Amino acid sequence: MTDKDNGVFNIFQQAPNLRSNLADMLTAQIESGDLKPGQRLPTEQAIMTATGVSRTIVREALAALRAKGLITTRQGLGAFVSNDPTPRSFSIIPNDLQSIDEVLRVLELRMGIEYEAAGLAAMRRTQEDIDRMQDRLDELDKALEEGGYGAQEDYAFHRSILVATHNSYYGRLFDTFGNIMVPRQWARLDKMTSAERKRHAARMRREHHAIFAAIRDRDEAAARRAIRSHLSKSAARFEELRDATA
Amino acid sequence: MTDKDNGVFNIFQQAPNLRSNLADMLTAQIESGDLKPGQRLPTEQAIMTATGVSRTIVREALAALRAKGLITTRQGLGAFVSNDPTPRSFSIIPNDLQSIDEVLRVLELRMGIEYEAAGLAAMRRTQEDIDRMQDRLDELDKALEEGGYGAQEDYAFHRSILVATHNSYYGRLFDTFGNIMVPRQWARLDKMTSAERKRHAARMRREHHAIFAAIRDRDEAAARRAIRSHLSKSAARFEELRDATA
DNA sequence: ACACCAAACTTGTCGTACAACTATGTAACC
DNA sequence: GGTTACATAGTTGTACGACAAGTTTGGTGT
Repeated sequence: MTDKDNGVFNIFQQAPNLRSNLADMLTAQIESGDLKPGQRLPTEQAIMTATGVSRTIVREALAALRAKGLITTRQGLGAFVSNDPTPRSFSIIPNDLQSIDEVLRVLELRMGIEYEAAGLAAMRRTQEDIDRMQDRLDELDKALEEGGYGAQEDYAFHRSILVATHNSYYGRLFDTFGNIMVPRQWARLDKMTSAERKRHAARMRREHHAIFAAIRDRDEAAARRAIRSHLSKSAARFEELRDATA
Repeated sequence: MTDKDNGVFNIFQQAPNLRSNLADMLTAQIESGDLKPGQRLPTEQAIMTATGVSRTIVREALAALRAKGLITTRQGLGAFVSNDPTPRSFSIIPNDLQSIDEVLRVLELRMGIEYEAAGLAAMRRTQEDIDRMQDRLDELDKALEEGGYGAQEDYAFHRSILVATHNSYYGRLFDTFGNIMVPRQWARLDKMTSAERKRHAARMRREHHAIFAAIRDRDEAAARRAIRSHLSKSAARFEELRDATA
């Protein structure tokens, strides 16, 4: 009973079922231009009789299209093909981050996002948000105490700030940085002495706790100051690293 | 009798329905890390009793998450959080923007990005950047003078600020807002009197010029202040619009 | 001609029932 | 004892019927 290796079999595609088939069919009709933007889709009843499936299936298929932004529905009116079915997307290509200069540019972007997010979080945080941030902070402290890099934990803590804005766009955007932004080079712990490590851990702890405390105390200005200070110092440490290796 | 039964054809608002609420709730739980990758979600029955909605709603909400790739479901087994629930790309689904509240959330995101970008632009702008911004500003003024919305020109001016940061991530991110953020609802010019239009145009002109002047003069703090003021006022105008139609 | 309202139609939500699939425990078998 | 086969409970997939809520249309009365 020690196995439980779930998590790897996720490669399997969704088993073919009626809902997926219908959703794919409608998607194809929209993308092929058969159903034009703004045009109204057949009613659920019409789709039922045309395809022979139940209304449950039709509604779940429409829910899928709606989630993908292909259609919009209005009660009493019907379903309509969205006007702009292909929005532009933003992503960070991992290869771009090979150079330290590129990482610094992403840090600049993070500064803009997290600075505002910290302010919003300070205003809107709930007790749940605080609890979550506290948990992440504890995990980060623990990782640092055990001599680890704490990269993953650092990312999780920062993300908990974005969640506390209660504006999902912040979280979604932050995810594009994702695991790319937490490589092992963040700090050359392996090159540090034990004393240096300790100082580094204490510094990180202090900076993170300042952010946490400001948001907890609903101090918007302090939260902004704290996150700006933290990210500025992170960037400065990174520049040192670049200059040292050059 | 209940309220709001006047025959006002509200532009298009996605009436908050049970399905969207539940889907947002589950999405938040996944994105916040409360439900970890590979972890199994509560059963549909459990969600039903926990939230008090019918299984139809639960299933449609799950269908939405599945369409977004956040979960996978297997008959007889359950629903599981996808291994990589963090999408590598960020995009704004037009469907989300049908409610004015959603537009305000995107404005909040823009605030974070443009606030920082204005500061960077003030520090780094070249003469070319200034010339380009001046051109865009002239085009915007001209469009407003002619009584147009100036939506495209407004977008182009803001984008020229992002370009002046000399950090391509800012421009690339801003492009995701693209045509979605400049719909016809930005201001109901058609409902304005001639005098109101003129005041509106003058106000826009003043706010934009303050941003431009600060960046031109390399005044970082002023640039930040100006863009924050401008976007705050835009949001306020939007909220007025929302409250007026309610 | 106008305001008002009833009816038809559409999506939103609810409830029940059964089918298909999976894991687990149990009993029979070697 | 160890293995196989099966019964069973739990979960998702699908179907059907019913009513609520929003929208349009057309008629009805004034």
